[in-house]
Amino acid sequence: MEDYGPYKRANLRDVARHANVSVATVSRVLNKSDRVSKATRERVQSAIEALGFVPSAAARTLNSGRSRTIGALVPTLTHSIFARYLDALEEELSNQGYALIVAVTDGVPELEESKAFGLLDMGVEGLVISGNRHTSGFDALVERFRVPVLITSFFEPSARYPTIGYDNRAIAANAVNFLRALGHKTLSVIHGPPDVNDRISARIDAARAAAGGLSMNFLPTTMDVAGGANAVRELIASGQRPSALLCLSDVQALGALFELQRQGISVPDEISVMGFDNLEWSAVSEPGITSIELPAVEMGQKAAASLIDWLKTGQRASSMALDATIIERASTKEQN
Amino acid sequence: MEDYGPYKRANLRDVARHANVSVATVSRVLNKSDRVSKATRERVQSAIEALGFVPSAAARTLNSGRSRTIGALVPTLTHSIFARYLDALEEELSNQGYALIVAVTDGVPELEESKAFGLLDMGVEGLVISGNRHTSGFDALVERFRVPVLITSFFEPSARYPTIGYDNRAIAANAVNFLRALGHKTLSVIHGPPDVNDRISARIDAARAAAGGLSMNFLPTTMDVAGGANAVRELIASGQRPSALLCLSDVQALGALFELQRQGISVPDEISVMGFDNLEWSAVSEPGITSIELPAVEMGQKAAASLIDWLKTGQRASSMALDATIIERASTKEQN
DNA sequence: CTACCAAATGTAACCGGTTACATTTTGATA
DNA sequence: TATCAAAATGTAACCGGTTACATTTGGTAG
Repeated sequence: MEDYGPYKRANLRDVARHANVSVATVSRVLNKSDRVSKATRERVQSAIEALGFVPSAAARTLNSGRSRTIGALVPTLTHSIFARYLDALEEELSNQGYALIVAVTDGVPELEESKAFGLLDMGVEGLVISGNRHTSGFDALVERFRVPVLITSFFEPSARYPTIGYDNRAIAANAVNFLRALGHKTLSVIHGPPDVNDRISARIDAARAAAGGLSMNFLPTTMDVAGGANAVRELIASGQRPSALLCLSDVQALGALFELQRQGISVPDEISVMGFDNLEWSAVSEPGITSIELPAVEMGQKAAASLIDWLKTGQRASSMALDATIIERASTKEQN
Repeated sequence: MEDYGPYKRANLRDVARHANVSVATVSRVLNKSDRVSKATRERVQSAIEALGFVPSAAARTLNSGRSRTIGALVPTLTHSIFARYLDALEEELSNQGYALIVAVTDGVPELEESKAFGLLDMGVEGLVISGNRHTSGFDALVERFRVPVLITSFFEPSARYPTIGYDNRAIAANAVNFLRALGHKTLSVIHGPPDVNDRISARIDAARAAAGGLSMNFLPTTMDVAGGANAVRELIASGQRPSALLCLSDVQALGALFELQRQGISVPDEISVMGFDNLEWSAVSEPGITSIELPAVEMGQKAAASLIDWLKTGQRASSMALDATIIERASTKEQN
């Protein structure tokens, strides 16, 4: 390991020569396929051992035409919802003998296109993408490479590619209805930048559409804990006091909770707070945050399974809707 | 995209035939290297266009011997410290034309070995690994594939492979000394399972070694928000009341903070709380959590740069220590 | 002892690019 | 118009495996 430097890896022909057999025989030993006599097999094995032979992935890929890699494009890794999803995706792919190449797009469609090109150029057999805002160049790329593409994080059967995810619109509407059912009349919605992420904009639109009868206002902010805190600070500073706060992400809900606490406003007595994503701390915070459990792990598994199936059978995968569940905790209460 | 099914991708010879030139000429056009007459170049370009030609990554890799991929092994993706690190690693590698293949080991050395094999077998040119507990099989693997390996997350110049990271021992000692300097005499240390992760065990050992004069006890728990909360619950239930709590991870500090709050114990007036990792919420929580900033992003960048340099020059990378800084916030205060 | 079949092994083409070297074309100069 | 270097293009080997097909070997039945 010290200096692994200039050194020529032994190849199959070297092994063959060393073992006094033909390349075909060595290949057969490697693929434990055909019958090779025990004596020969052992001779080959020891030649492999002696030369430290390691088969070349590229050569194998070249004539099988299969690279056994899948590319994933995600906006970021630092959101635990994506991390959980990727974790599951990787695990399932790995079980099936595929490796996962990850590329981060920062939610920028142009970056997505160029990273997608990089992945395809690298020879991935398929792509899994979070988000649905693509450049036309991206579509052209897919067209050209003729590779299966799966979209995750939202469900939309009419999309250009099969989608596996939850119905962000329905879920956001459910959340609004949940608060309405509790008797809330004035609602502030804290959300991240809608132009970066179509999941976010779907949630916003649906919340707005479900507003019927409620007084609802929207507070755009950044997609992090500090964002939630800032939004609340501005809200309170502006003198408004909604009876409930709907945060379209739990990170923001956490920040909101902290800020309300800092301002001495009691949750849920004075304001109810509801989050989205059911991140791990939401169950443990004081008070626990009512949230919506998104099946990130299931999504990763399903995506992996669908894509591999697509590759195996050549049959386009079909879209799949996953259920989300409202988890009621202490941060919301009835209002009358 | 509908049925991308049975379809033979055009290859370089097809293009050559279609454009009435030789394969060498096509290759030259592709690599924009040598001079090709404008007329010919255009003819080739349009043949490429017409046939939807896409060069094969495998073939290119085969004769260049370079796959342009790097493998990363991490215990998990769901810890934001790893996510930040990977994010940076990916970005830097991508800038240099390398793709990142991620494999998750769950902190299990045997899994690490088998995933490492998978990556090497896939043809990665180098490995970046978080953690330092390897099987001997892993070392043998590296020996055999003769591939550069870099260890991150801790600094240890005498390790078998170059390490890039922070000195967990020194940092933990600093944390203890910081609390001692504030006048704390009784200290409880909340930490994750030491057997899964050598960074954790290094921190524990160093804290213990730095205890001199302090009354210190250790509370093992799980590595998540709930773990911090549970540890505090048990601590308080057992009737102990240290003046300060050192959590060897911010996720645990957050859980501890919530639980203390739930129990009506004021931070920092009754108990000071100190964390580790400076996660994003630590600045925003109420009170803000005193923590230690670990340079995860810098670590990712440095690791990428070192590895690529190693690949380019053939010169083994050297270990590198990164600085960590204590960020003092409202969760700790002087004790007398 | 020969014929014959199965098992074992070998030969060579092929996957799809790159590239050293050979050959042809172009165009400028004498 | 002959000459020659530079530019353009072509030929074929090579990277390291896999595999269809050919050949050799071994054992058994006739």
